[in-house]
Amino acid sequence: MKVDVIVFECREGSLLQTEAVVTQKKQKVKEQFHLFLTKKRLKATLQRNLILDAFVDLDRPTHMDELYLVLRSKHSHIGHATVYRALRLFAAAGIAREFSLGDGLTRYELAGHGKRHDYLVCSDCGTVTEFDNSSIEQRQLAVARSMGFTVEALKIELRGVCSRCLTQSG
Amino acid sequence: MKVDVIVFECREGSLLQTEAVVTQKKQKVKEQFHLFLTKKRLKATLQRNLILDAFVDLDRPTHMDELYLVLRSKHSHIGHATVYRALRLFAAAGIAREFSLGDGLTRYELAGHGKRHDYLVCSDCGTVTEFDNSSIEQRQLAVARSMGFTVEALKIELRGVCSRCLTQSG
DNA sequence: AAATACAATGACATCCACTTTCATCAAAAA
DNA sequence: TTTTTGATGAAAGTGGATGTCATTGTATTT
Ligand SMILES: [Mn+2]
Ligand SMILES: [Mn+2]
Ligand SMILES: [Zn+2]
Ligand SMILES: [Zn+2]
Repeated sequence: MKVDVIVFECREGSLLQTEAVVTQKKQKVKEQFHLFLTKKRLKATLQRNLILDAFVDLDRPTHMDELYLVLRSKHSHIGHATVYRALRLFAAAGIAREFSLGDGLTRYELAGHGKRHDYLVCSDCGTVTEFDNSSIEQRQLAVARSMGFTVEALKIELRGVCSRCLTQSG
Repeated sequence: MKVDVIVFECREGSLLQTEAVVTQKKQKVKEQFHLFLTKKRLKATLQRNLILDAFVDLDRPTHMDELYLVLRSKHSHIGHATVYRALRLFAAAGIAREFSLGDGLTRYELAGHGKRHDYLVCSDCGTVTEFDNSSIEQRQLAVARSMGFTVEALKIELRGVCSRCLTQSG
């Protein structure tokens, strides 16, 4: 059987992004957040700005503890409850998306790339990388439809060893 | 671009299984478990047998609390710690596979169907249905390879509304 | 600028799924 | 049957996440 397929559309995150693009994206996200704060009569605090900076600067899926460590190392006294609350707030503001992998941690990533979320999770170093391949989605939807299932969100989670860990151990 | 693909291979779990097949599978699993117990010098207790029966009878991905409720309604007097321990033991014995969906619960399913695990999760009733489509795997592996990632396990998680919930609400 | 209103912070307590502890029980061995 | 040793279950503990509340900080009003 032969069918039309779309050539893989992979993106490798920050590797393909220029300094200028990153700075611009960061500025846009911060504007969106402050617009949200104003609209909801919430307050722009030092902590929220620091946490948002750390989150956007990292530029990959992360979780509370990772941000907490970054923040404590560079700046000073931020409570962990504040980081938890800030991340939930980012999700409420629509600038972050909350998701989960098998471990007990609640993860967040910058939002705004649709209902399809495809992750490569390194079982060695734990790093989460996103990829994007729209041709797989068609198959997923077809299978679901054949079972009478109406799909709202699609997630792929591939576990293995990332290129960095492969070269280090081999 | 044209490529070879394999026609969808969907299975709908127990719907396609006869009474005899189910009974035979159950017997095989119980034998495998008792072989494991003997080999490891562990003990075959009433509780472990009851929990294994409930697990195999249910014949779909489940978690501790669901089994606990079934067991308490029919037999009573089983501790929840015992159910947790039994499920971990089933996984150690190779008759169950432990996995996780976004909620905080640790889930288990009968093992022995490879490293690819594809789930339909109903956001309405919470029911988890498995499907199996090998053609998607090729794409996943190709994407991973293009990013220098060595895949060990593949998981697809589609959230939406199952056919039962669709007909009930529509 | 100062006062006022009220959201945010952070130390601490609580929640929840899950695990561990330990006195007691029971399955397998002797 | 007696002994050995793993299993059970009630209760305590664990860890990530959230709630509480006195205090602090932000933004608005005067
Ligand atoms: Mn995503
Ligand atoms: Mn599976
Ligand atoms: Zn790695
Ligand atoms: Zn449903």
